[in-house]
Amino acid sequence: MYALADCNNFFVSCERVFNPSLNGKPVVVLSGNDGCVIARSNEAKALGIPMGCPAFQVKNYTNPANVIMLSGRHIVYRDLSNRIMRIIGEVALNLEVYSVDEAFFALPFDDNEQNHKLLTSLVKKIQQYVGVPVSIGFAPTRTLAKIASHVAKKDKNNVERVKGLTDADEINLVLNRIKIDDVWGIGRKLNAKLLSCGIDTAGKFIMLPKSYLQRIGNINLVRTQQELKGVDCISINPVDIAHKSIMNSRTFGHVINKKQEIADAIISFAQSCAAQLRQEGSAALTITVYIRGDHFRQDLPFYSNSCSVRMPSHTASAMELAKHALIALNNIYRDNFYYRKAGVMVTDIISNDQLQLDIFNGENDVRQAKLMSAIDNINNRYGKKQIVLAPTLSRGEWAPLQNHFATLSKTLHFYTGMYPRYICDYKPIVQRDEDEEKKHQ
DNA sequence: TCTGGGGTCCTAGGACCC
DNA sequence: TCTGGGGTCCTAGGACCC
Repeated sequence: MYALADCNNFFVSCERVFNPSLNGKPVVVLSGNDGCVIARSNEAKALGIPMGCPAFQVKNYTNPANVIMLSGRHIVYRDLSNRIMRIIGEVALNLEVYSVDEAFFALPFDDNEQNHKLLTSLVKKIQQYVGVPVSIGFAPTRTLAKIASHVAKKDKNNVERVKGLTDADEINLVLNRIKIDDVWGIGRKLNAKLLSCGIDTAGKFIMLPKSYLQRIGNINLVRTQQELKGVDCISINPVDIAHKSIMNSRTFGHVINKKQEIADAIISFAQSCAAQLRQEGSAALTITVYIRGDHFRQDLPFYSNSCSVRMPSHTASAMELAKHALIALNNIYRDNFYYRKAGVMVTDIISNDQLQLDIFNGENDVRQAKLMSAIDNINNRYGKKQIVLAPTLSRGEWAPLQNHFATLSKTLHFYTGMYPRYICDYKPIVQRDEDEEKKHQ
């Protein structure tokens, strides 16, 4: 039996932990650059504001003063997520953290009533200790557990926010009510294909012959159907498995046509990729840089390109990555265009214990590694970004807009104080504290 | 005026091998 | 008129997820 715990309106719920006055109000959290809506409170959903709605269109749904828009603070959300996952981990047999706000796990009892009881207390505990509402579904497969949690979340009469789908008749009943695009694994394109054939519910979908599924989709679609029929065949990679690619990219606050500005952004992205590689104890061989114009600006010529560079050896050095990123940028940068977004991706990643020194360049690799390790030590001890590559020293022209930060540092004390001691050995929440920042400067 | 960021997996087709 | 058979590896693009 699999369970899926899913946080309700996660980013908004996190903001409410720090600011209870947001409760009961329509609240949305915005993407980077304050671009579009990536989380909505129930009140915001009720206004009809869709997921992904551009921030400037929110006013089309209501009087703008009625909706509270917040810039996302993902470090804070990640910290709350860690606390929640840890609480789940106390009862879960095999915790699979699937995303920042979701986790699958196996249940300990053969008896479903016992499992139901356990999950009900888990929901309460997370609410009490972290303050984020969670819904939990459980069923024989992960795909069905997803549906069960969906049902738990939508059913306003279900105050426990736990739903088990364990009985075959009930599963069929529910599948006939579930819209096909609410099924995990059915996205926009497959939804359109299925709808055009009159397949609008999960119940109709499970009747389709395998040959048809293989024609319109791939093996994953066949697996999704199997899972809905109760056959367990989709697995999740453990979170601690090494990344195959690491990406860092941003939409700029405005269009940019100076090469140096773009280069500064690229160096910053490469530096972040390098830091993440080192944190994971790995190194990359290939670096890809992409730049693109603003596809919403009809008045400007559009240009978009990318370039991959294979480096002489695997590296996690910020300087090496930045150097090769700039080579890639030089290959694709064109004058007379305006750019709105850029990014750096590293691939061909291996862990340090598989690392082989480049036979021609080994000495340099060793020196780079030592230097980076020293920088990491200093930054860990004295605070992030104490030592950075010079071009990233100041906030670049390219930096995204973030005009909707909540200023809530005063609530921090209250927040940490409400934890039982055993949760409190977490590092303190990272908060934007403007007074502190000024002191630092 | 204003439209995000970060991942994974699968498949088809081309290049290349014998 | 007619032009083998079988394999691997790589890459780009497309689908999906949050």
